[in-house]
Amino acid sequence: MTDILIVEDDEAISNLIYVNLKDEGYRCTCAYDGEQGADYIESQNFDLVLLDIMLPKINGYELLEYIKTIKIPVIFITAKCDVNDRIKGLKLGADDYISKPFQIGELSARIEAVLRRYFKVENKLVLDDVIIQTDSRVVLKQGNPVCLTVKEFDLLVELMRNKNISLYRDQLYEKVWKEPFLGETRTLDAHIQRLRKKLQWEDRIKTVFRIGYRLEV
Amino acid sequence: MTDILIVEDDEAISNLIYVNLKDEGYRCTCAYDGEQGADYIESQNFDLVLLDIMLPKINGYELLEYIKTIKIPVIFITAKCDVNDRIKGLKLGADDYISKPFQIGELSARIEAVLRRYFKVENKLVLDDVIIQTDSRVVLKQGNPVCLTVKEFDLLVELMRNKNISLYRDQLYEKVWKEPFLGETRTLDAHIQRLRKKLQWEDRIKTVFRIGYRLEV
DNA sequence: GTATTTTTTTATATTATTGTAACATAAATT
DNA sequence: AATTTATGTTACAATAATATAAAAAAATAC
Repeated sequence: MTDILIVEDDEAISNLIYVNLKDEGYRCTCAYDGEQGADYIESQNFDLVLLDIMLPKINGYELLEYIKTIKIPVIFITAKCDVNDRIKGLKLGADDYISKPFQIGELSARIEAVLRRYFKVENKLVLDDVIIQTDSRVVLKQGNPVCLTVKEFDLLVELMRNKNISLYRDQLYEKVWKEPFLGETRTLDAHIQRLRKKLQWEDRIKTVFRIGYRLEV
Repeated sequence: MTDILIVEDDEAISNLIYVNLKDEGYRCTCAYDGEQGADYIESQNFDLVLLDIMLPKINGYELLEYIKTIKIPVIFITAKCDVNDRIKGLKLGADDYISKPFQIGELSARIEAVLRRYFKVENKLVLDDVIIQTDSRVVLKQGNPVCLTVKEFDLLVELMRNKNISLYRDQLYEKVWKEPFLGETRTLDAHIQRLRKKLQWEDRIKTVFRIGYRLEV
């Protein structure tokens, strides 16, 4: 769940954003001045801050400086159409800006873009002679395509994104199968075996006894 | 993928351009002085250069002269509104100019225009003995015309433009049919079969089970 | 208005994936 | 060493997904 902090003193705008982003599946918190915004940021982890410039108590620029020290992406909301304002914001480290009045659609597009940029999912995964293109779902071993099924592919990506990390059986299963792990079947094992065989990774994919599996580099 | 080099010393502006162009699907590189710009140009192929005039080390005019020798289109970015400056730039071979401050929308419109002028969209698609002329909608196999219907042709072009990429069933359908994919019919399958048959591409056009199709090279 | 071509749909066949059962093996515990 | 618990392995069946052919519908040409 993505947490967004909305720092905006105009209640109408704040509400509008809140309602719309909530509908799109974000969890939102509203702060109505800079001080309150700072308080929230200290007490809770957010994934993104929407920040108005003109704010009571602490203004947007000041708050921005503080936020950037803790590395949360920020989208500036500015009423001013002046290019200088935008530049000032970007100079201070904002990741994007949007000018009032704006379309909600535009805002959510920018939010998505910034989040993608920040927590950017790596598209190309490589480990010795195996290359994975996550977008085109192609797996190459020594340059030759390897034919993986959907489940095998998803499982492989999950392992590759967590090289050298022991993944718990249940968590791994739930991530790939997107359903609760009941743990009385050999489904996960079977898929691990198939992966090992197809990639000849019998000793790359380690079993961590009583825990799960680990892709060892 | 279109590569754009941004040569601009003001980091805020550079970032602003970078972020926006990236969102529009361009791959961007930033250089912060003329020398760095020249280095990049030497080491990598770009499709377009955005070039500020006032630059440290090597100024824009000098760099422009160098760029024009290797025939990359250039759009000048100038802070000065002076007509003489623009004329000087255009005389030296710039393809367009834009004055600061500018709207991002204006910049991207100019970029598109210049690129259109320079590289008209790829008209000829080739894969082993099959040649496609997208403008005349002619398909040749071993030099002999193959008779494709509209839908077949559009589908083929879509596959050819995405060689080696697994295209999702729904996305592929929506791109070619330009309507939402409801997924209860075998329309797409039927067309894939006819394409396979007509081009004898039974094993070129791969089925990616539970995903879609891929034209494998 | 009829003929022809193209496209979509329907019905059925075929195929691929995936989960599971059943048993084997390995590791930990007693 | 025996027992318990966890994972490996294999084959197979259920299911879901795709292929195929032929009919129906829609679009276009005559």
